[in-house]
Amino acid sequence: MPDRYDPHAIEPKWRERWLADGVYRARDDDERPPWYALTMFPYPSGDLHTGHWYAMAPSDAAARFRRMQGYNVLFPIGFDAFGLPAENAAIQRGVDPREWTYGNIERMREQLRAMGAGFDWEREIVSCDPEYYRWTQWWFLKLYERGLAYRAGAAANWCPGCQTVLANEQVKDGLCDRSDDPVERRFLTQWFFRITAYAEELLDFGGMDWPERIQTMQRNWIGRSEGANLRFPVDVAGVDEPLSVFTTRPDTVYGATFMVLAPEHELVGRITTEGQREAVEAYVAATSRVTEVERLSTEREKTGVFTGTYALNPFNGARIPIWIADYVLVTYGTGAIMAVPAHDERDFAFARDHGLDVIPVFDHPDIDVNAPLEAAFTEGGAMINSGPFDGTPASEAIPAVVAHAEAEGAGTGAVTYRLRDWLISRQRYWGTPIPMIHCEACGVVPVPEGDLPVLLPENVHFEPTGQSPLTRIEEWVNVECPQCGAAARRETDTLDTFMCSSWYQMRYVDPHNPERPFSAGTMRQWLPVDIYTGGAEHAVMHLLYTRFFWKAARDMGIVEGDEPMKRLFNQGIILGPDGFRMSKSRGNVVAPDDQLEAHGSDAFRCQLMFIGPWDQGGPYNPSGMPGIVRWLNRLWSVAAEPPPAGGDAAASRELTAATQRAIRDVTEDLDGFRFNTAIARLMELTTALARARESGGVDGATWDRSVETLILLTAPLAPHIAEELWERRGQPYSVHLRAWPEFDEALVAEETVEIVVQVNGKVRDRLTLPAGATEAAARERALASERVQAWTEGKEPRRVIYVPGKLLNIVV
RNA sequence: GCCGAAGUGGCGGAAUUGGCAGACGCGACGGUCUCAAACACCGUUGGGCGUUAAGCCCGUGCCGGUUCGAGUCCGGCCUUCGGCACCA
Repeated sequence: MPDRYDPHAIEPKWRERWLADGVYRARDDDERPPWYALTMFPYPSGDLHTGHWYAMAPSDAAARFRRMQGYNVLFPIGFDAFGLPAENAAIQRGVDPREWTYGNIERMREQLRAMGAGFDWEREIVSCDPEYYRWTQWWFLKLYERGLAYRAGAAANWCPGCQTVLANEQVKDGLCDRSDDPVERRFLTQWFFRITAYAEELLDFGGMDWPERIQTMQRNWIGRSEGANLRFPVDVAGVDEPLSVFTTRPDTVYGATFMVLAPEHELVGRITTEGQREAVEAYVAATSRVTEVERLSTEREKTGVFTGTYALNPFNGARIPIWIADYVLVTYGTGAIMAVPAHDERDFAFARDHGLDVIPVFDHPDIDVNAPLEAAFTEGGAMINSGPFDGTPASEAIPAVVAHAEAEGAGTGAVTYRLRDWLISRQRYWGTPIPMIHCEACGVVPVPEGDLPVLLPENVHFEPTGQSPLTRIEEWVNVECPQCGAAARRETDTLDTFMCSSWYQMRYVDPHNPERPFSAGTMRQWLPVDIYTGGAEHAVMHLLYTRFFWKAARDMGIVEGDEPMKRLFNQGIILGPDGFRMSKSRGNVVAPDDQLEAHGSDAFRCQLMFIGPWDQGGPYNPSGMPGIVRWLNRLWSVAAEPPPAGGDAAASRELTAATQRAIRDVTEDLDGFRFNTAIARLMELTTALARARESGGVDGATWDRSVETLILLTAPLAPHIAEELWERRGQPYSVHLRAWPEFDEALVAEETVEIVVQVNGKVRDRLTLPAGATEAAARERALASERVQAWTEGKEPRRVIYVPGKLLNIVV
């Protein structure tokens, strides 16, 4: 059999056979423990790029590893197929989004198969299939029933480029996450999911093995703040309800010298005096023209206008002016603040610019609080200028003031979150239709479950007008009200595509179920996901939404457990050889198809895994490929050639020990997604085998065991060559269904150990001692060493440190 | 500005709890095979000193500290990358 290693001669053959034999089919009726390994399903952009390989090849290796460890592995694949690029292609090139998407899927499916990953293709899902999105609609109805989906008017993020509203999570630095257009604020009536109902629970990552980084990002995004809501009566006729503000520093309430409302605050119109009306209206109008980017800049001067009205401090009755300013955001807290310039940097800047009072209400060891302050300070000693609270130490101040506020009816302790409800309406075509009907008599009426799916109509004009293209399809829009039968109209907005991906992991467990999204039995068997792999860019979008979905589903009794994914691992971002993101315009694109053609799938995936830690990403330089190709060639020749004659017992023991060490290390590395070091260990074992053969051989049984172990350990990483070599050695098909080798500690035990001898911390000699040598024995040998004596110069050791089996340090 | 991660040969990167720095690979150099090239295989490869050799010194971003011993721990800086950023 010693023909040359030729990936093209073996890889397609095995891929076809695996597919035909259903080697990677996950069975519901299997007694082995289940293992659900999930890699984020791709968007069908049209071509599989290196980033896809970088995400999926290691995920595949990890899934194969678990399968060999005896798990019943579910490793599914599908396509996240709704979204703007399809629609943009329709607008720009006149192609049908459906055709564009399905064409891309077909191509990418072929490319994914050519990768040789062990996906269970029988469970493939496509989120734009009516079979799938009818269940997305079903979820919407369930959330609606539960009060978690609602329609409301709000200041929404509007992307002028995409001509649709966006969720807060899809706005980065005031720019649209997709098109980079500056986002505008528009008051619109939209559909929301009440994710804020789960804000507190979403902060808890207990029992989850998720990267610290993602946990921090989600916690920051949710942004929990503890404080109080305080009520300030407004001194103006016709406004009876007090002005409510949220503050994290209720203990500074005596220092409140002015109030600030967001310009969009609903009270603004009602409290503005005639004399100030013109200025206030001009300011409100000006604010609406400022982009979010500008408005959020902390560099910007703090502008604002006095409303002419005063509020009364509920603690001391002080009359304090009410201003409006755009540094206060209508979307956070109550949209209004009490400003305490002495102890808040922003309020201080505003007071300085507009000549407002500054009253310190805490003393400070380094600051003269009787002189005009030069800056706000937040850490104080004890309360001052605060009536009955004077002298209260800072540590007791907040509870004392809150207790008083609650007793007097001036406010209550409160927690506020930065997280906003998830805006899910989109004014675009290529998405899941929202299954709702608007009836003049009955209001908003859900489409009955039996009428799902609400099919997305075909043959539509796509030019974005700021309204969903669906509004123009009269025959689709006009329906009978399911409740009263009167003429009614369908909801024409579509769902945010993040809704498709919020529950797809649940559909994979029962992808063809026509009755329900999945059966309770398959849910219990497979869910939650054991290991989820994918990019970190989804930290506060998909990864937050899917947790919310799961918790809502749990509360509806649909799933069990608190979290959808037990363990999460984020791979890094793969860059071009020049260290920049791969892009056609830069000309630094490494095309997987080219690599595949040049070196085969095994080599390309191993090379991607070998370049460094998986979570680090970094530049991909194909110049390292020869190393992988050489290794695969050496692996081939080691496995292909017959065992050498002869057999030195010591050499056999050594090879066995090397093999066992490889089992131990590769197992640990794969468990921790350290593919780079796993491959290094496999290269070492390959070299050890080649050495053993050259230097006179080992006994046949040892040789065979080592070679076969090497093939088994290689199988998850380079599945094709492993299968080929396995077969050529006459072993039963398939190597991917064999048991993972077990590590046997006893076989690595060495009879002797090498001890490093240091004098004053510097290595001066090495000794070979019997394993388990005592300190006394080691010390005796070390002191007898000429090289050691040369450094101790006859002095008596002051101290000797012995690390058994490793090191002896003599201090003189 | 705040939070987090990282900084190791010419390059990608290794290094349990502090215990032989540079595993594995690329590249480079030398060699085997070959008419030659490709392929393949073998050897050397952190820097400096040492004619050879034995050996010695320096070396993990910078400065200092703890320790018998520091890439690893502590304090203070510098740089890079990621995230957040008027959130009251």
